[in-house]
Amino acid sequence: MAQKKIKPIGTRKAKSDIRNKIFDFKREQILEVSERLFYHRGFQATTLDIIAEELGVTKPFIYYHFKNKRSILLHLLERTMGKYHDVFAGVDVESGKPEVILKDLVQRFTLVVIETRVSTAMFWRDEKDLPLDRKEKIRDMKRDVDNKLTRVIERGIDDGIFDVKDPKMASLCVAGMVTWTYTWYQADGRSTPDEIADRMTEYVLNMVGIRK
Amino acid sequence: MAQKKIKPIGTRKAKSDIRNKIFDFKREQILEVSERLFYHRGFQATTLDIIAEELGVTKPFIYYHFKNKRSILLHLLERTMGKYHDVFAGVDVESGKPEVILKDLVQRFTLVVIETRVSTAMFWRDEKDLPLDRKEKIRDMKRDVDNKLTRVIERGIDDGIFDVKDPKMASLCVAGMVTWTYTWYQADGRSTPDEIADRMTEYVLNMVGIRK
DNA sequence: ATTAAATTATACTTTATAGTATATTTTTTA
DNA sequence: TAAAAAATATACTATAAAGTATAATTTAAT
Repeated sequence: MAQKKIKPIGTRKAKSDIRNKIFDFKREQILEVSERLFYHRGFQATTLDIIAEELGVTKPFIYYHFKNKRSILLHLLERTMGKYHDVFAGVDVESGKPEVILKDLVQRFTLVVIETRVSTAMFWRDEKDLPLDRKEKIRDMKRDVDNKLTRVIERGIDDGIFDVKDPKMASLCVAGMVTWTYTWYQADGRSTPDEIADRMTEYVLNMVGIRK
Repeated sequence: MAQKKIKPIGTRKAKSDIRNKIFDFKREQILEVSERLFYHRGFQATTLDIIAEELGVTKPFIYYHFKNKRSILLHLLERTMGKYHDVFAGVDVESGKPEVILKDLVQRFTLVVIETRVSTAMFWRDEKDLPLDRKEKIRDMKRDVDNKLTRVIERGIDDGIFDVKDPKMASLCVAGMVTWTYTWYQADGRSTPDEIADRMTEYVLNMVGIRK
């Protein structure tokens, strides 16, 4: 028998609104718990039994909602990728004042790092557990961010507003200091995300030697 | 029988110089191969069979030289910790010109990150696979670096040489941009470690608003 | 050269965990 | 309310990988 049971994973028929909402809610719960556990213990070290126990269900419950362990990670990272994409896609680095664009980029960037700090940490730690094509998508995204930063810094230099050498490396440094936030941000810390983002923009503008 | 066989792991009797050197060399080889594999595949995903195969030996060979898998990771990180320690221990942040000290700190910091980029990556990825006391040692080291940076930035502000808000956060940002180097540095890239370190110090001094 | 010690391999055990076949319960539909 | 479908659990299999008992081999000591 070559036929396999088809599980209602992913897209499902629109039957009853409420039932679909319940289904989605369950998936959501699985994702939330998994994210927390993956973050604290790492992907490999987090067993499905632990996730199940944490949810108060059994393993097949999870397999009913997700194809396998890896697909849970995939969903989490895919979603975070989406947030990064939304944040950066809207910024046009080719027009407008460079100092304004750079400030905007860093501000948005910082806020999304803080918002997604748990899965952002996973980008840098559990990336290797992803299939090749996803790894490449992540790389592309990173490159896109770096390129946008580089471009706007270059424009600022051309306009004589910024004074900094090697815009490419400067971008990597900006990306570094912003991304690094995921390692030290504390929700109960003394600064709010907005305050941090503001400071971050000051530092970056200083760094690129903005003409005051 | 409560007696257990005692394996010659770690410290050994000084019998013959050449033999000890061979022994150390083998441990060294195991560490090198393991480091490369841990880096590329992650600690958990690297099996001892893979390490053994890569070395062209069998598993008991490795167990003869190391207590277990974790102790290999431990040795690698311990050694890297030592390098970080050596680099920072020599710097006195309480005396001398702040701009000189900061420059020196960033320079050393950048070079050691590049030199130890493989195991530095492991600090941030496989830390959770360490026993608690080691994790704490690593945290302490990080804190020490941040504190040194903070202190020197504060001194610079007091002296009216630097102009930057929130020295604590500035330090975290400096640590971030420097550490981040491990993600993008390429041995065959267009810049040498020294060039990168020099650029990095320029960026940092700009960032803290040095009076030129 | 013979014995003892050190080193390495063969072949095994144990354990943990991803994943599944099947039964049971719950919910929906007619 | 009976039948069908969906959702969840019980109890299992398969497998990978850490770690080890023991044998074989190599090296050193007398």
